[in-house]
Amino acid sequence: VYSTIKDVAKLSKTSVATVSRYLNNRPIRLDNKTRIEDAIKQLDYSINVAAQNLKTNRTMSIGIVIPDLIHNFDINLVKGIQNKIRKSSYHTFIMDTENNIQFEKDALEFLYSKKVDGIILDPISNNEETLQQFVDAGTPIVLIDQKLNNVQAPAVVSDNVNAVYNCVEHLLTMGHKKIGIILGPQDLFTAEERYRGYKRAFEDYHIPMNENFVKHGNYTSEGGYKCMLELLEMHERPTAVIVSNYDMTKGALIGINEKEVTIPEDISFIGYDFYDLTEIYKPRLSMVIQSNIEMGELAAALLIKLMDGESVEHDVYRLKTNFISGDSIKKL
Amino acid sequence: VYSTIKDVAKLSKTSVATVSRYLNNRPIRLDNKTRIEDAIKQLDYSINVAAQNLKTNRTMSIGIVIPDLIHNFDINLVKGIQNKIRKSSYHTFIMDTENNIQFEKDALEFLYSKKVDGIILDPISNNEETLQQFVDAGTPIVLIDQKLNNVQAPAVVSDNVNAVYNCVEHLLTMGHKKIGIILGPQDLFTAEERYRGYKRAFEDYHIPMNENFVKHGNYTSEGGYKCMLELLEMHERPTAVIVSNYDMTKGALIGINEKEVTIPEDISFIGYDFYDLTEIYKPRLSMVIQSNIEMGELAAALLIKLMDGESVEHDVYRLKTNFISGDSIKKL
DNA sequence: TTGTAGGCGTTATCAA
DNA sequence: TTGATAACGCCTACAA
Repeated sequence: VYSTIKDVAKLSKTSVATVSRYLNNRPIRLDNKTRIEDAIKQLDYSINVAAQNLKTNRTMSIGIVIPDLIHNFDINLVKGIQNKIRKSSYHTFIMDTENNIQFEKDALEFLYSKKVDGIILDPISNNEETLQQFVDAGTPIVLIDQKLNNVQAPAVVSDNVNAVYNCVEHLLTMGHKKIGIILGPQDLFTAEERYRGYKRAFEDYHIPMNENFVKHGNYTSEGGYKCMLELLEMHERPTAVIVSNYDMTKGALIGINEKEVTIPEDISFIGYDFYDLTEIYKPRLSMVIQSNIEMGELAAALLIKLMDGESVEHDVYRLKTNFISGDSIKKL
Repeated sequence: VYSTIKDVAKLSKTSVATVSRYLNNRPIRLDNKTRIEDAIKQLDYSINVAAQNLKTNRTMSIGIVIPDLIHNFDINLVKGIQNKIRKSSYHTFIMDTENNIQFEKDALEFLYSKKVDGIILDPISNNEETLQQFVDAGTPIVLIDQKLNNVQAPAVVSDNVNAVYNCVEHLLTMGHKKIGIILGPQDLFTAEERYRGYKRAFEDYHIPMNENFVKHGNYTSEGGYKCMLELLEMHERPTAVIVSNYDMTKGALIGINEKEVTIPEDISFIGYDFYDLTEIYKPRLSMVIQSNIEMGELAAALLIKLMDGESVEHDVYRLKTNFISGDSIKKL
């Protein structure tokens, strides 16, 4: 049902080699070119990608491995990547691991079996052995959002440290001293960095920091809810709270509503990544918005460079976050 | 760098045919089998998919074409599809068209060039000619969310009519008679169906319906905002409003907040698809939640059937929606 | 049940 | 610049 180069060659009275050359934009005599173009149109010819892949041993594909597409953050990473990839001749396999470590492993194995030309990975676990396969095969990897120490790959991350530093600084200048923070799992790169920013701000302002105000959720709504309740039930509760991802922002708000605490009268609030709430929540919430689209675009650009055999300048790229100022912070 | 069937055959002292048979789960003598398995492990062999595709003329892939992954609705369709596909031997190409008609066309052309074995499509426009290519090539298509009249493909849709019917019915029994509704573009399948449900409820209850309360947005936040303002600025404004998708729900709320109208005192509110707001908004919003994961699962199941050469029973499958009851409806 | 051999559609080499 | 031809790795008659 499909026509082949051979058919085109026959109809255009040239050879397969010439047609192939035409298809790959190599010089061709003009009269051949026009006849080939006619033949292609007439036969509705399109290249057989499988045969091409087989021959060239390139699939012109990259794998994107992402924790959970339900999050705006993750989707925007993907959108950023697509923005760049769309203009290239690569295409993508989007693998949603649903925060499941086994699915992540499966996804990487799948991509390996597909012989993708490159990988962009937002890891939830440490698939050292699996990733090593790619390294061995010369398939470049770019990490995004999280860093992994034991794999040789550049990383594109948020400037987590300064994002939180700026939040704390802002709250301090608004008169807050008792500032709660709900972080991700203790051993996670992003959570560690955000904690560093938190701590550093207190140090720089010579204000004592209270470790009891630092909570570690697991980046889920339930985690945010639980941590928020813990903070609210403290004998001396914080006057402000920073919540460090989308789901926990949601969970924290559920907790706040349940306890009938009001923002910002009873507690000042800074969320993360939940853009819609800066527009529709009452009061409009202050929010850290990560530059996730730009992160995706950069990661894709780096990967393309690597796949083209070039090298990249840095080991880690940090992108600034945006702070959307709402009405959720009270001046003390 | 990669090893081939030939290598495995050599090492296991069998033949390529036997190894191939083993790989495709056909009967093999036990001692051969174990030696082959050893060899595969030792050589870290994995099949070359390109060669397989070339030979079998099947790619074992399906294309998913979706308007905008930023929407929970769309992502959940994809997740539903993936749930089913993960258990099959197919894999997916996820194409986010970003509500761009040209991107949709590009996506379909891309999938055609990839020779996918099937398509699941949530169309934003009518690519009759492009879709006909798939039909001609014998590639099955399943439509999701929207129906297209001129293409021969089963569709999995929401029970839009009864979803809105039930909303109106609920509002009527709560004493509302002046019920506004913000629908999608007039010519869109979902909008038409929802309008039918709206109208039918008034008819069944013998209550006069006011066409002026029916607004058509374009399924964007701005559209919802604009329509909401129009309703609020009417001389005799509705006492309740139904907003019929995620983005317009968001836009409508922005309008409501801007006009300093309160829910439900000044206006009762039913949204669509924005699940989070049933948990964190004050007051908790009543919301229609479409069974999008199930829709995805069903669409994938149907497509697999079609790809296996079987036929499906119906032309259109309607899935029930869920109604989450919040505190946003006032009893009159 | 096994092995040999031909061919899928493309690219790349080489001689013309 | 062109055309003939040999791979690429897999599958599948066919013969054994």
